[in-house]
Amino acid sequence: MLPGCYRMKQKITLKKIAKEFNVSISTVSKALKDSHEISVELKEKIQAFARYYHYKPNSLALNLRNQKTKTIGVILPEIVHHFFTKVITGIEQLANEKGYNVMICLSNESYEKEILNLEMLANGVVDGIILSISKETEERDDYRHFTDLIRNGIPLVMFDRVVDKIECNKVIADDVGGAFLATEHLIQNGCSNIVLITTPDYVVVGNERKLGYAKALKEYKVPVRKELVLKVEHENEIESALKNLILSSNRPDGIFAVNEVYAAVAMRVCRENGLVVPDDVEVIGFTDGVISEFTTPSLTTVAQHGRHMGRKALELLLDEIDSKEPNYKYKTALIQTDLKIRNSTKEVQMQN
Amino acid sequence: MLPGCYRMKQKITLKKIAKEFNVSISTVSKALKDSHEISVELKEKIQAFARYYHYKPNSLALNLRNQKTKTIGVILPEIVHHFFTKVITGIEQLANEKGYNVMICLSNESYEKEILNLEMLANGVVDGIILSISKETEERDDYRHFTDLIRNGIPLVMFDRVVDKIECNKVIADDVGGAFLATEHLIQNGCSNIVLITTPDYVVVGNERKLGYAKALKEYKVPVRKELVLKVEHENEIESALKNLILSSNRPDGIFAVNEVYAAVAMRVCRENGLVVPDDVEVIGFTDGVISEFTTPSLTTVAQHGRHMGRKALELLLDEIDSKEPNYKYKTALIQTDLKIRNSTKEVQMQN
DNA sequence: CTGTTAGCGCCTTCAA
DNA sequence: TTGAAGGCGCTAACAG
Repeated sequence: MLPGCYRMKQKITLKKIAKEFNVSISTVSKALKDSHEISVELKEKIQAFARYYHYKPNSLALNLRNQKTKTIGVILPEIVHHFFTKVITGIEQLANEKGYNVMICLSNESYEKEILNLEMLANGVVDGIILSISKETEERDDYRHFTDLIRNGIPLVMFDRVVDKIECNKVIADDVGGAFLATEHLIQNGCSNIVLITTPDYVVVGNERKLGYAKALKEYKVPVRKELVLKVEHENEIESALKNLILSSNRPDGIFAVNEVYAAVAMRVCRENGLVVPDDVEVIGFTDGVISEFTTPSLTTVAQHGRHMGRKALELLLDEIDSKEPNYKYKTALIQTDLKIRNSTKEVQMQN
Repeated sequence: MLPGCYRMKQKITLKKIAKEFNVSISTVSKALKDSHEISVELKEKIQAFARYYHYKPNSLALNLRNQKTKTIGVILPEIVHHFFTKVITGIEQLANEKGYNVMICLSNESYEKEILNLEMLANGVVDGIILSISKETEERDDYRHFTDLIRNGIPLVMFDRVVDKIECNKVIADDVGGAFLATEHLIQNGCSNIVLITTPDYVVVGNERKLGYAKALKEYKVPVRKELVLKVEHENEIESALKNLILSSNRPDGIFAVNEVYAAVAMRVCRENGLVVPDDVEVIGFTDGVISEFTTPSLTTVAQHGRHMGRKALELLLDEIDSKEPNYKYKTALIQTDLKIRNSTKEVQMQN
């Protein structure tokens, strides 16, 4: 036998089966597909043999022949992030139901790496791509790699962080609506000095959430105070900024943060400065995260439904892949957000 | 031109280039590899042309020809878990440096799905596999799918949750050592009634951590009290069990939990029953998670260094893939764990 | 009913 | 210096 045979079972191919039965390769191929062109007798023998040796068509050969891989690529800015893992879970779930594999790449928020990932995947490796753009790309505002991809005929779905000017399927959370809900809740609980802790301007989702905040203030005729809007790049900038506000004459009685960590840090800063949450100041975060449940008090948040977003993204992608339409119409799915009330706001509805 | 051309750029192949220059495909192939067999003149023309049209060899064809894909598969029990995302980050990082792609599959802790994933990946899709086995597989204690895989010559590296009897490369955290450190720390801080909150027996890492706990007690001659060992399947079982202990005559003054959530819940239960952490009772968790930083007080934990584990796992895998050795020797890498002291234990060394 | 041929895209002898 | 042939594994159209 072949060398190394005791260490490794050779994979069985059509060719080998053909040799075994002294028939042609195509006969075997047909037999295994239970073609009516082949005699029942021969089919049964071949099928039994194949089953016995666990014959499986070689994926690589099929990929080449069919020019598709039944694999979809997912490019994420990072993965150590509860929201993204939820999205992946959603994608994976549906992919599984549909017989697709999932290939995950991380851009690490880098423009360069995003391009590299894209090029790698575009080279026949996947049938379509789902992605959330990196911060650096948002900042550079340069999206040629996406238009190139689309021009090459590779289906692309953007989620969460999307680009308006790119024409493709999109899935976004209702950021404006969620932020509105949160701010509204604070207002209805009696807050009138509501701090917004958000990201720098180039981060689109941060801006959307700011819009919702502003909309709620306006709708409820709460005076807008510019100094209450804190734009921070990193959570360690929150402490000093927030402390100033707390020590000011007109101290905040509500805080809405555009993500979970900002909110958790804000709560800590409040506590360290003698404020009790939610009695003196109420706090709401925006997230799909896990921290919120374990802070003290547990944090009221706007839930994003990441898993749902993932499923929807893949649904749109498969829709496009399967579509033979000459002029396919792109869609943008808006995923509802809603308030998950915990103990950092006064209207306590659940214990823990 | 071809139909649909304005919608999609045709991909350029060796064949097309060959036609363009009226030479053979193999000439083009060689020219692009800068072979000395081809005239400088022709090479330059072909190379310029290829560059202009962004020629990239088709991955699918290369995969088939080389019988390898430069892709490695990762099978995880779940992904909504900080530790696993850290591991992925580590794998992805090194993969990137080495020019490999990463394909991620989730077993969702299911034996069946683990097998499905394995079969899918084994079919030529990846050059090797990194995996952490599902709980269900641990429970069933059935590992034939792994031995089959190995017999088929597909390199496999197990990490974190590994199986002793399977011969392959492994990466494990020093669970015993970490648990020892944690327990030792509690003892040195003066605790003598130390609760262990752990998982059911079939979970290997839980057992390992229990071993470390027992070892520390023994070494420091702290009397072992069986009733202090709480085995829970789910965190919601912690409340009643722990409450009983707290209300008993000999109440706990230390808690070591084998994961982050158990520890966070334990702290909450303590607080709700009038105990102050760390004054009345000190708590340590085991994890690589993110919750610990945001609990009140922040949680002292045993850090697992997931990213390091991921890197190491891939390192071993590539080592095996590249190895031509007739009798390759499997290794087991032990990744150090260490104590990250926060505020749930008395010996406060950092603020926050 | 079975086999031959061609092709997916690339690479690697070997021959001219 | 160039090209032809064969093969990776599979499928499908077309012959016999």
